[in-house]
Amino acid sequence: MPSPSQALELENFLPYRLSILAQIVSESLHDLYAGPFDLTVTQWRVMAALGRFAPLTASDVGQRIVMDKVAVSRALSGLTKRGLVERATDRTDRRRASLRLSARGRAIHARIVPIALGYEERLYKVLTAEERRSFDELTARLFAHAGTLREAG
Amino acid sequence: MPSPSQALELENFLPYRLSILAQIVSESLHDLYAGPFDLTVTQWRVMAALGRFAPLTASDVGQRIVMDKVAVSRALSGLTKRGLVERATDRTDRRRASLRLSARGRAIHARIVPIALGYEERLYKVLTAEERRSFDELTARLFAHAGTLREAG
DNA sequence: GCATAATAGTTACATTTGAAACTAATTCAG
DNA sequence: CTGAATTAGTTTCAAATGTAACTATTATGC
Repeated sequence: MPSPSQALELENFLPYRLSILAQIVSESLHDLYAGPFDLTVTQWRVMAALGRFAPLTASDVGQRIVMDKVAVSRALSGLTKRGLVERATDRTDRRRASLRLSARGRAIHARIVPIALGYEERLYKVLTAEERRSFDELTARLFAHAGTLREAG
Repeated sequence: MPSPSQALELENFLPYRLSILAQIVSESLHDLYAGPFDLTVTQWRVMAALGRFAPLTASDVGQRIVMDKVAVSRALSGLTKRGLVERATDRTDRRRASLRLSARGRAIHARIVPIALGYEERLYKVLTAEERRSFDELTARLFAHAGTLREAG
């Protein structure tokens, strides 16, 4: 006889749980910096990438934060208008622009970093150090594997 | 002396990693059922909730899949137009409507469930059974804790 | 060199999404 | 009862997002 079709328990289904968890975490963090600094999630990620790896081109930023070039362009437009990011056209290839945080951008970045790390720390408090290491490693493997599955089709 | 401000390593920052992982997993799964069945992620989640717990009201669905009532209303509008969901107004409270999958809705649901479970299974292949249990438990705890932090403000 | 293709980034348009206002029905306070 | 408040769900309007087309510049094939 045919095997009974297994039930889909949405509440225990990995893609669903990951999605909900990521959403609540991302929104909680956004609540902490949106009020004082008026940044979108994308804008903050661009700043975080520049804060860590500048100078970068817009394409570099997109690769770092896994975001398409239109979204990056729009985030940068807002950030440069506010004077948080400086752009300098590359002399040898005038299509490219080299991006970095301005002094004001660095100041805001420096104030958000401890807020972000503090939130992460509070979140992680529910795990032991051992569990935390384990969770980090498992998410890294799932991430790499999900990418592989995707490429394979 | 003041403690040196710690660097934010975006690539190891939990909220960021969760967000990217959830996104790639959700999109990969959507790729599998969007082509054959032309459903949005929200529509599929509504169907999954009804497939498992019907009959439900629209509010019930929203609570189950953690989605606001406007999004649920729009997803249901599409699903009822396509005849995948049936709605029956509650006799004792005519504001409410009792929702369930139609025969066609159940047929599609029955075809997507194994696809979804199969994807989850392939994804989980990169973890041992032990690691998988561990990951499930850690995400459950993080989820509960993130909710608590959020309420606390 | 010159035409063609490719790349960096922006703009335009159409679709999706979210917040707030709205309709309809029910509950509650007095 | 009657009017105010609450609840279920939809509609409306503005903002965010994605896709495709576009500009400007550089690389490539012949």
